Amino acid sequence: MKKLADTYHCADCKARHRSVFNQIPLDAIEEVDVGKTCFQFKRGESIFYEGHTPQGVYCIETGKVKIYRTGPDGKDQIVRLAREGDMVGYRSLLSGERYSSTASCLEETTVCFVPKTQLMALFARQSCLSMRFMQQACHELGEAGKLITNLAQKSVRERMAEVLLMLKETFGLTEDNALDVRLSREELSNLAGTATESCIRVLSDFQQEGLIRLDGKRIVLESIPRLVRTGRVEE
Amino acid sequence: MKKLADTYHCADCKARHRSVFNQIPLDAIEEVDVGKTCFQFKRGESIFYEGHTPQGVYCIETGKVKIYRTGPDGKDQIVRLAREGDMVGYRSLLSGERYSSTASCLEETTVCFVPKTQLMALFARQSCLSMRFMQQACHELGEAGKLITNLAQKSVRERMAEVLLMLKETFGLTEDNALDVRLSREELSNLAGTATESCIRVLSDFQQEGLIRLDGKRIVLESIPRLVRTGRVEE
DNA sequence: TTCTTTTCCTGATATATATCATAGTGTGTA
DNA sequence: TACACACTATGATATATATCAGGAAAAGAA
Repeated sequence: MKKLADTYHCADCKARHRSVFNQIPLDAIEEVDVGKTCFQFKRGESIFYEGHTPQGVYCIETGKVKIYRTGPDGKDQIVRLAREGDMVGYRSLLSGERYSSTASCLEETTVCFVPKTQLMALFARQSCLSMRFMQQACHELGEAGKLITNLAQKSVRERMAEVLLMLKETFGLTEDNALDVRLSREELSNLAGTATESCIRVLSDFQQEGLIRLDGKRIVLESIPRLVRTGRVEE
Repeated sequence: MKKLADTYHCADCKARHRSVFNQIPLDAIEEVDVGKTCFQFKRGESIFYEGHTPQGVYCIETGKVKIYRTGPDGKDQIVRLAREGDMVGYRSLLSGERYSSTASCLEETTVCFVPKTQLMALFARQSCLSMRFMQQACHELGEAGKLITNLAQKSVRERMAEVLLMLKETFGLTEDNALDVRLSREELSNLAGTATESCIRVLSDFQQEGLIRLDGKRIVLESIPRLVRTGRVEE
């Protein structure tokens, strides 16, 4: 992790944030002079760790992040993925708890750190901001409920199909329909909640059935409708 | 479901709510004149249904409620339990989505309905209220993450032990250490995410091992420390 | 480059858990 | 009270998935 030079201006970057900040007037942000500390992380480095005490929130400028909990056997469960424009670390900060999860970077990532005090100043100045955070948390809570039901009721095969579609929604596709994110098989299994070997087998099956095409870590989605049917994904 | 007479005064009942309302000044609530509609539900009746559009939030005056999602095979997954003093239905309302889950009463339950318009008026008047809702949602989001990890990584045996301890936390114990809630075996399995038969078998095992004692639907916790160890529950 | 380490893949096997079947038990109701 | 119906329980079986083991491929380091 390295601290970036002053060429980064966070008042600008806030304006680009689709998650929460982008709906409040820019001048309100300028007034409070939101912290100017940006950090750069390499692939594999962590932004924060399970058990530590939150000091602020991180806005992802560029890059991709996984947020995961480590279970009693040391196996990780990814509970959320975040990309450019998302915020991470706000959940624990706002509920007044310690981090219940770790955030690690899937690729080189720059984040902008907003200290707790400044965030609170923003809340005081702009009441609609806490409404936005509330909405965001409520939305994620709904997503969590969906994930809970899927993990409890669906087969590994179905969950893997669902994971692939979720990755498409989160990170999008390249021109040739490949998922625009590089995850190891182990990370994919940590998303679906399966053994790594099971994950690999299901992916091979999917390839043989023509649902996807595998090219190393690249995964090309050949038939999204069939993936939807295979995963019994609603809507 | 029956609408109750005007003998119910919701400004009073709000004051008793431990979840969110209890931290804002009472006169602020009085000013807005929060809706006076209270409803009574019998065991098994539903307060709201998956897919419907939220019109407000419900505060539980007395009683116990389960919030569940119905999966693709028609099997229910309970995502949350609520009791006297809790609010239900706020998640979908505040995220602006339709209900993603159904709320049904585990016993006779009275709720107090606060229409969306009045809740929004309260938000405008008391900015700390949206902060409180935000904190509540963030806290529940943390709980959801824990549940996700447990479902993905723990065995049925461990999950059942965890469920029993969670029920103790949520509803408490009677004088003789029985869980103060009556759930069918099917409902217990819908909490743990297992087949009903598996749930029954694990409960029998627990009884044989002296962890619990079964008496119809009554479940007496004989050894909480051993349940904690069996479920590998942290803290 | 070459070496080392990690990741990926496949097969064989074990095992946890779901499913099916059936009987007993309780519960509400007419 | 008796009847019907849902819930609980237990055994037998099936099956999905994890685990173990070994080798191939890829990625990273020297």
